[in-house]
Amino acid sequence: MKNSEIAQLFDEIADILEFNGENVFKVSAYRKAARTIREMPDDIEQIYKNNKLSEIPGIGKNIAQHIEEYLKTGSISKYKDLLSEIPASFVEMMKIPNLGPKTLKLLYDNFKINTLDELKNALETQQVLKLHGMGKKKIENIKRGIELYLSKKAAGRISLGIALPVVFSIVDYMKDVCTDISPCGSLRRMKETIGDIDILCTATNTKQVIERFVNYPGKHSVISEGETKGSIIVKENLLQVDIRVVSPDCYGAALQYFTGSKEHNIKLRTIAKEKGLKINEYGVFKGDKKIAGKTEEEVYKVFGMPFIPPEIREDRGEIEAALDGNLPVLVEEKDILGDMHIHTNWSDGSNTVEEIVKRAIEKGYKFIGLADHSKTSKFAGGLTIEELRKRNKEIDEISKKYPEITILKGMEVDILGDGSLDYPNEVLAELDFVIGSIHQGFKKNVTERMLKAMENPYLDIIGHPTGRLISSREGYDVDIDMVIEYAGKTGTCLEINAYYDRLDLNDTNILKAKEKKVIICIGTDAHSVYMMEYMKLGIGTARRGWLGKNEILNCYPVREIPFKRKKMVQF
DNA sequence: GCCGTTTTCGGCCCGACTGTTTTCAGTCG
Repeated sequence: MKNSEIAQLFDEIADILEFNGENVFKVSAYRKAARTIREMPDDIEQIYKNNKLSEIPGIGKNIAQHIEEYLKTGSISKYKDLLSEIPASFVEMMKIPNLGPKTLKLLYDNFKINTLDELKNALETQQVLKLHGMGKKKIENIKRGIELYLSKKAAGRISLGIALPVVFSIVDYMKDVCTDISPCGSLRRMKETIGDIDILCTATNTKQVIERFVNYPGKHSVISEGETKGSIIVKENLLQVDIRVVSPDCYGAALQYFTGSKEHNIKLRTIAKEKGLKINEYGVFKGDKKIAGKTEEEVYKVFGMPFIPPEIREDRGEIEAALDGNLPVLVEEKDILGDMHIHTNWSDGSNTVEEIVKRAIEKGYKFIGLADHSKTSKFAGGLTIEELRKRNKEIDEISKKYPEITILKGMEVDILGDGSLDYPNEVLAELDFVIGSIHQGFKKNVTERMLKAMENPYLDIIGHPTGRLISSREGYDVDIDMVIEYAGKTGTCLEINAYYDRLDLNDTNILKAKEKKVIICIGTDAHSVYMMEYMKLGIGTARRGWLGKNEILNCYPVREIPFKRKKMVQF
């Protein structure tokens, strides 16, 4: 699938056009096309072959030609031409905070800078101060931007699971001086990675809020400190945190505005304009009269829509669905009846079966799936057949002690090099369910092995189907679309792995799976009872993929779980 | 560059903060 390669090229074209001072709407046309192509669930090459490129919104004659050229030749001549006119490192320099295209152009025209080092040197000279619009503070800001860019580049976007505790801590620290407070932005939308954190609040004393915020004990530095808005960098991953104070009568409008996504809001503004209304962070206005703004529900209602859940505000059809009354009812935490992927201390987990069961009961689960590693994963304490039987015996005994919950005897079984599973079928038959996972040979025929494994009637779920680690690993060399397709055909479930650094499948994969009627299973891959809390991240991911409870295995009553062999299994 | 019940030209979302100015440009979200 070449979607992301093409998207990246369009983003870079947009950067260069912006540097060249091109029409801003041309620039945003390329950015819009990039985002659409990156996030759509379909293979761009397939769409091209079906001659349907022009049906994609935001893709017109020119951009369609660029796509065609890329698919045929592997490059885009316009991109090459643009690149030849500017120093190669400019694509990178465009990403530096506080340094926009105008200033970069000014510096380039006066200092002929070609590299990041030359940019840094130019900022140290006396001449730079003589340029129109350049002062000491501005230069300091750009220098800070370079530092920040370099350290962020080393860190990358951070996982939702790392950002969440930071935001909880800040909200807790701020709540005494605020009436209402909520995170917004990509964090509220539960994006799998977070660029920075946005917080919105209302308060009687605005000044006190900003003052308290810029003195947050975990702060690294203060970026800005205004009347209603403040920005800090926190020590944790050098994340930027922005806070905004608004009056209570526009809290809903502001929450809507700052939650985004940008694309969702632009669509909403366009609709507002068509209706002769104006929407901004203060409310919805008819002329000078404010007609909504106190709550988000009120804002959407003005446009004839029900409340749209933050997780699907991406301009991916949610606005049209809301207008038509077709919004899906998304899964909620209360719908989750169990967790299907937990490791005990029989393999590499740190808790006993009983400790896990007690925690699951506290969480209100009706069932729990224990899935230890299989024998080939020796590094992870994989169980021999004999150990597996001993473990199952222990589970049976504990089951009698806790009749209020059903403990499912499962295993996370390795998919071996030839696509077979790590235990013979007669052993798998002794289990209630089987997860099949790739743990070795990430580049070796992964797609074929997964497809073969799915043909096994004992394999119920494919675990972490892409194998990525957000912070450090690309994932398997796998054709995930083919896996999704075959999962649909064989009735195999695919896992949303809720471990914070995995979060595969992503929302694009899930939308595709939903279309193919694949049942999704959320598994936390917990190695301790503490990690069972990652379920939140799995739910957020499922919601981003528009899933309702009927499409999620964890929401079925235990006797109705759609395992392949469910009739054979006695719960 | 895209788009079309203002349809092949002329629009395209908009406000806060900063720094450099002295009324505004640049950047960001």
